[in-house]
Amino acid sequence: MSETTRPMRRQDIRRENEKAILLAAEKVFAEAGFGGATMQLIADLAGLPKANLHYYFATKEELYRSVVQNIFEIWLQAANCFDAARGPVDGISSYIDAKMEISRRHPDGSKVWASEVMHGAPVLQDYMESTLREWTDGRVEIIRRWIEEGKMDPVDPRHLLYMLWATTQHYADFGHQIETLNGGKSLSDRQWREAKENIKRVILTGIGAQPA
Amino acid sequence: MSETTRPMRRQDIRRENEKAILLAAEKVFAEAGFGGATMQLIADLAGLPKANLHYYFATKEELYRSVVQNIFEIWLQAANCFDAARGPVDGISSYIDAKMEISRRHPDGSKVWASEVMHGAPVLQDYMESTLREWTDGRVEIIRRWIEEGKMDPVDPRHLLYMLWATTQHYADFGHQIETLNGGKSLSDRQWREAKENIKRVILTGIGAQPA
DNA sequence: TTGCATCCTGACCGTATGGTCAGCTTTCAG
DNA sequence: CTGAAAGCTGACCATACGGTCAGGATGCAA
Repeated sequence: MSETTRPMRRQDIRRENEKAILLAAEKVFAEAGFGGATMQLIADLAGLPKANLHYYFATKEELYRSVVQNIFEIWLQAANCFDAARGPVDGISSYIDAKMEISRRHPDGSKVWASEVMHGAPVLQDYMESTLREWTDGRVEIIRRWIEEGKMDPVDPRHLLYMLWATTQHYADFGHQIETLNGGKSLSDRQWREAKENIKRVILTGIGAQPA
Repeated sequence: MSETTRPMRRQDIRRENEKAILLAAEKVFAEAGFGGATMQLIADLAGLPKANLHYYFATKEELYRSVVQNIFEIWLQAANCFDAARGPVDGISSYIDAKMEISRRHPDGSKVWASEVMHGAPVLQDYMESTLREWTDGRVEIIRRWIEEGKMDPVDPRHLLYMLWATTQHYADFGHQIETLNGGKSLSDRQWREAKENIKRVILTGIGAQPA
């Protein structure tokens, strides 16, 4: 009848179903937490029978793990902005932009990540002790060098990083609160831009790294 | 046999049991989320039989509601620092101190609060639309006045508030991450002090409100 | 066309959980 | 001292959930 809807090669089927499941799972885990999420809800949202979920992901834990690892990948990618930069203004500006973009485009993933960490990182502990720690140590070293070169004030690099994570992540994790205080409406393009500009201005000024 | 352990008036019993249950519940809700928490776990931690929990709190939802309202009270109290202040240096400094103290002393409560907001504030929506909104509007007005009086740079008051909430709350909600990056050890007194000082310095400098 | 691997799913199962209740013990006002 | 109210709890129940499985449908290589 139609090639437009039904060609579906094996590979495509698998890829598309996994994608649909992961997307639905991300949303449900974000909204209900791991304990509150049910395979049935995820299945319904993905438009598949529950048993089909277990065909692709053996257990709820495995599905959850996949979701968490996905967002962790995205999170780490944003980190690269830091390396290319010549100084704190470049580096921190682009990092804030990248993290704010994540908060805006992947609020559910951000919430799952936050939830995972809040509950003691049962799944990601290994990553935190290896990948995340290495990444952090590297960035601390970069910031330290910027300070030595007089490109910014002597601020504790770790607390500065926490501040960057906190402020940017906040717009995803506490998005509901922000929306409520915004009259029940989600932030407009303009408001997102203002948010980014404000954060950048306060932090860059705060560490004495204003553009020359 | 002993008066030392058994006088226990009715009133005392009720007060102490409710307190023990609320404390246990706060911890379990923080660690497992609402969905992952079980009445049995809370009962065990409180050292009471499960049925006794239902004597004091009819349902899991009711118990959860009490926990959330408790932390919301504490949260609002910290807000008063703002009013007494004569300028941004005073006001924001003491607010950061107060919120950091909450993050340190009530990390479980902070996590429950964060979780509640992340999941769309099913319990606290009303409070957020009334109490929280009024409080926020009031503080926005104060900040605006400070700007008019030239006591700080013209920063968007709302985004400044979000920044304060985010940075301070982060030390509770993401405490596990911070500990992991701190070599698996919780922050020392000195490190907490440094955290506070860093946040204050960066933000106050960032908004152009350094002490004269 | 055939055979096989992949994909799919309704029906089912064991368990854990929130909640109930009948009946016990303890406190305390009168 | 007494009776009633408050406090307590082991045993129980209905439900919902994660997970299983036998067997059917579908794509595809040969």
